[in-house]
Amino acid sequence: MPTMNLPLVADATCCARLVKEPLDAAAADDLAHTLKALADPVRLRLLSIVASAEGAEACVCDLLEPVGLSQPTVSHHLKVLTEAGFLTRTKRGTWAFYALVPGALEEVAQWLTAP
Amino acid sequence: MPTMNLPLVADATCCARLVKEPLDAAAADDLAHTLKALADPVRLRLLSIVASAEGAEACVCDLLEPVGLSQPTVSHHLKVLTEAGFLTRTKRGTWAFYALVPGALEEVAQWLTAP
DNA sequence: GCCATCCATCGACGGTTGTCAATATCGACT
DNA sequence: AGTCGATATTGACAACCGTCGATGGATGGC
Repeated sequence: MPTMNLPLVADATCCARLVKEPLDAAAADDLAHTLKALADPVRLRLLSIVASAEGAEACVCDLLEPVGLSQPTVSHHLKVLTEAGFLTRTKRGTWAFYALVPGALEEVAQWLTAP
Repeated sequence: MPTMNLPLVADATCCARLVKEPLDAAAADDLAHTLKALADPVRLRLLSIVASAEGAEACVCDLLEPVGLSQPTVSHHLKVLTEAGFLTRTKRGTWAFYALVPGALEEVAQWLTAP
């Protein structure tokens, strides 16, 4: 499964941003795909809960009660966030621990605003 | 029509961000709604084209050819961006000019990353 | 080996979304 | 008044998305 595949922020012309020049179709597709992963209230809360948890990681069982949804649904959202490059998954015993990918949110933010 | 209604970034505890503390459901809904307006390749390109146009504004007729979609579709996307607080609409003659709302993208970016 | 627990996947269902053609509205010009 | 050109709105349709129940796999303990 591919992780986030945004055109790198720091290529030839440093800090290519949304407002500096017109996005070509391919870049727009990539960025939209990444933003779509964020544009859901449940996923935002999951990201937020994981980020502010002990050790900046959490297992699925810890996330079920806070969001109040079924286990398959939570698993689905975690998969979307992972495939978009915002979370990593590591299995320890029967538990799956999800953690924030450092810099992933910052990279998206740099597309929206000046450095 | 309500414009963007994000909980203010600079309220009591300055810079409440996604990774600092768990989002409550209401804040997650607001932020998701705003991000959803951005999470579309056509809308990203429209935003980008408007931002980098002469005078940072553009009329609908200037946007049809670059994105290659029908006029109703482009009007629809512009409406979504306007209602989300990213664009303003001013009518001059028979033309409707859209322009970036200063600071709107920055406000979203601040939710994703440290100041 | 057997069961219990944690998690992922599958299939299905309703709701949302992006798109277009057709139509309506509004302003300018004759 | 009448027409033309630029936008907005409506209605419809296919595609996508969020959710759940049911099922399947893997791990650890008995």
